[in-house]
Amino acid sequence: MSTARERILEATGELLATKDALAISTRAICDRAKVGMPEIYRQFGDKQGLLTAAADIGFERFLADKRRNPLTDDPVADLRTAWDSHVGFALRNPHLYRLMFTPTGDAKPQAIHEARAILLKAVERCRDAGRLRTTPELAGQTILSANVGVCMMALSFPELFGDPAISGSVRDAVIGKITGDEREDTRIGPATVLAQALVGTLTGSAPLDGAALDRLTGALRGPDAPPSEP
Amino acid sequence: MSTARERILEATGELLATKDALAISTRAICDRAKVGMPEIYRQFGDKQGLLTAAADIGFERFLADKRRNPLTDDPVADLRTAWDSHVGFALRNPHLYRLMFTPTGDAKPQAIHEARAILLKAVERCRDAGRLRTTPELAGQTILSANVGVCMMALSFPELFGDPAISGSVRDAVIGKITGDEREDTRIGPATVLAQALVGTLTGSAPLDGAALDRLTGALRGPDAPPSEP
DNA sequence: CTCTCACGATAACAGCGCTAACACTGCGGA
DNA sequence: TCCGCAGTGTTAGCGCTGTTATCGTGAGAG
Repeated sequence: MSTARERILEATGELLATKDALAISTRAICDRAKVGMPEIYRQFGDKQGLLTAAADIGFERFLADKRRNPLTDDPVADLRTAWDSHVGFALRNPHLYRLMFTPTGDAKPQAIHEARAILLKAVERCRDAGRLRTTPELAGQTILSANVGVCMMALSFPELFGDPAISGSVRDAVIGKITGDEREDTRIGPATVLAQALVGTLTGSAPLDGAALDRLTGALRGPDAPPSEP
Repeated sequence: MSTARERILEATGELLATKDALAISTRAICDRAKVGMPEIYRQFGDKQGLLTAAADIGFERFLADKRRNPLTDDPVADLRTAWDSHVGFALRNPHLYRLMFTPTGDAKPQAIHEARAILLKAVERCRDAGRLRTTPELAGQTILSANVGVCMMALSFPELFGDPAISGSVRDAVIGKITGDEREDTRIGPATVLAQALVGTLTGSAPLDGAALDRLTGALRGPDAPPSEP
């Protein structure tokens, strides 16, 4: 038989799968956990404390999800899959996610520091690969803020903001800007690639090469310039 | 003497300035509004209904704030000032903002459609100026999602995410990506401007001009290439 | 005048978070 | 063996909450 604390947390997690945190009564938790009412307060002091503890083990699952993603040799691509895994977790556990990232009152889950640290490590891998344009701290905060925003809007207004394309759009904008790694954009196509190469040359990440420049101007003067938009 | 409904909404707004929506009791509202308890239910049916109505008049103030910003001849710059005004409102009215953008239950404020419409108009001005790289709908959803994310993180974790630089970082990333209008980046400087001009030419928003191309290549071959980063 | 209807006051209900008081268990030390 | 003790279950209760029923008022419409 498991301990009382574990049963309470388990019951809370199960109820969070279907109901909002505030719609869960302590009595319902105790019924499901086969525990007397005072047990909650002996273990967690407070309903708030119980919810914070539940948010913390939610973070653990969240980070376990992220750790399952194998690291490739492209740290920027890893950043993008981490983003998608974040969104997936939020959509799979809406109430738990809200509890984790929009806590009520002043008791914040402790584990967000750990989440921030993991994201920081992923960003530092980009920096070590020479693919970061700001400080890792600012990059991590930027990515996480935008990521949470996409999830919260998708959860709060699914009919208006549930479109997965929004996530991709914000993701590529933020990660692209921070790493300087613009994604292929079908509306612009080869032009973006050329511009990227140009920027790379100018910033010194690639040496200024006269032959390359000739090829560039040749391509510019060449055919099939995309038509202007109406 | 004002009507009962107005007094209730006013009292709710005043209490929202200091306390969270869930920490406000109907009795406290009625006391402050000099109204009997049943009046709330006669007017709004529910506490949820009252909060939704309060969120709606919050949206009205929010949009009035935005309308105060005069339109310049640079629609992209207008987009950025709208972003900053959004963040300012959130920081000035934290509890009201949470009520507006993370509603509990399934009663969503109606006025978010209006907010979306206004943002859509601002984005369409960019499109009409030839400065939009996606559909206005996706652009608006992208900007609003990221904007809300920055605010929610700043409100929920001020010590970790309260830095105003985060807002600027996300803002420039998202708006820059969507409008193709990269901001001056001190790490890259003139190179970005040149690359922008190049992209503009290629996408047809500016005619392909041989003389301009010559000037470009001249500038590229010219002096003061920024040093490579360590 | 009477009828109606919006508003005010009072009291009650069930449910909530939370606490006090007490009984029971198992376990190590004297 | 007995004791103390820490962890756990049981019951009852407090004050507060959202919500509703009931009744009374007073002003305007017919």
